[in-house]
Amino acid sequence: MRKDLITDAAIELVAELGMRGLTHRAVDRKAGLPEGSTSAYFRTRKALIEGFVERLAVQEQQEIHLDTADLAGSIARTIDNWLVERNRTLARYAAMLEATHHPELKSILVHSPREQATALAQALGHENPERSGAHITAFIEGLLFYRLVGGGSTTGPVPGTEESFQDLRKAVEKALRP
Amino acid sequence: MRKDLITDAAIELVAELGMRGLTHRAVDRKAGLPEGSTSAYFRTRKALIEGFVERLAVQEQQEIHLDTADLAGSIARTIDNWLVERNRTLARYAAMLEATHHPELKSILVHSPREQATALAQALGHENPERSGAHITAFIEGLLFYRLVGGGSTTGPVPGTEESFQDLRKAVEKALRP
DNA sequence: TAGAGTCCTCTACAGATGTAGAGGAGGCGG
DNA sequence: CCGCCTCCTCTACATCTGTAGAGGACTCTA
Repeated sequence: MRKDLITDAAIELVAELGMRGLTHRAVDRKAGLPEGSTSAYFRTRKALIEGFVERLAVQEQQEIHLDTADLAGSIARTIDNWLVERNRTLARYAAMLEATHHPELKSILVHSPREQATALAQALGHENPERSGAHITAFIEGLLFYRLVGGGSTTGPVPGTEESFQDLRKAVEKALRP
Repeated sequence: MRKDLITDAAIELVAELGMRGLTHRAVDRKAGLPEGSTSAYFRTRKALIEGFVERLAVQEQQEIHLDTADLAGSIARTIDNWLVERNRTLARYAAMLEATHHPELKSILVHSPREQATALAQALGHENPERSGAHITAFIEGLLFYRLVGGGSTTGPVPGTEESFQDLRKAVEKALRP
């Protein structure tokens, strides 16, 4: 579908050049479409942003597979996947910052809803499940951010390798401890 | 000094509108200076970005005061301050994303150097200090990010309050556990 | 085969943006 | 007092950007 072609190109662009690189014409070029195509599907820039953010959400949601038998392992696997899908994840961070001045984006972008995190903390035997759920979410998001754009992006293990996975698993285990 | 006036205005702008809002003329307006001023001090946009990022680093570095007698408390206090200084911290995140396609910014932006984190983990009796130091850094950065732009920005306690501080302290204590 | 509707491409245009340089105001050394 | 230098303001211009609409190609229905 032509719309997906466009939103995918938009995601690439945002990852490579930042939000500033997201212009109708740049998307046309990136997608190899004639000039005006993006503008026809998303007349305003705001619409274009919403379009690519929705696409992002769909793509990322599909990649979450939690296994209650090996919770830390499956979370670590998910994080490692997001590190491998570097561009998608970078675009998501750009979108999260954008959501600061564009609140309707927010709802689309949150990975782990609060209730889910609370239930998880409860199942793990945490004292104050609501608060602990938030902390766990923060820790796990932190791992991703640290490895993608923080200090760990230059010094950490290469994403997609066994070493990377094991490192993440250790960290997630710690994050989940009551 | 005129240069600081300009970089401060740039920081505000980036926080409020994102990197896209950072233009020479917009900075002029924000700083209340005549058109062309920003362009005179920072001829290229790249120079302007480097200028405001350097200023950011100076300002933020001054706000870190660690107290070894109450480590978790002093870290929590620092994070809470950064949440209160919302604009500065938002601008820093925008700059970190920018550093992805502009690597010379990276060195200016990292809060806690790796060696420092390793030493900390060692002092706390962690098994693998280098790895644990990285995890601690990631967890703590995660708390900040989560509360500033993640799920915790809407549901968490109000920054600057005692409740916020206590919540962060609890979390930091967990993050520091061996 | 004719007509209607949809999808796509092209062109237009006002305004914003990056960058450059000319020149004035004011201070300072002689 | 004169010339010089620094700091600042203004103007210029090629390019890019957001947004709009005209019209062509293609498809489906009757």
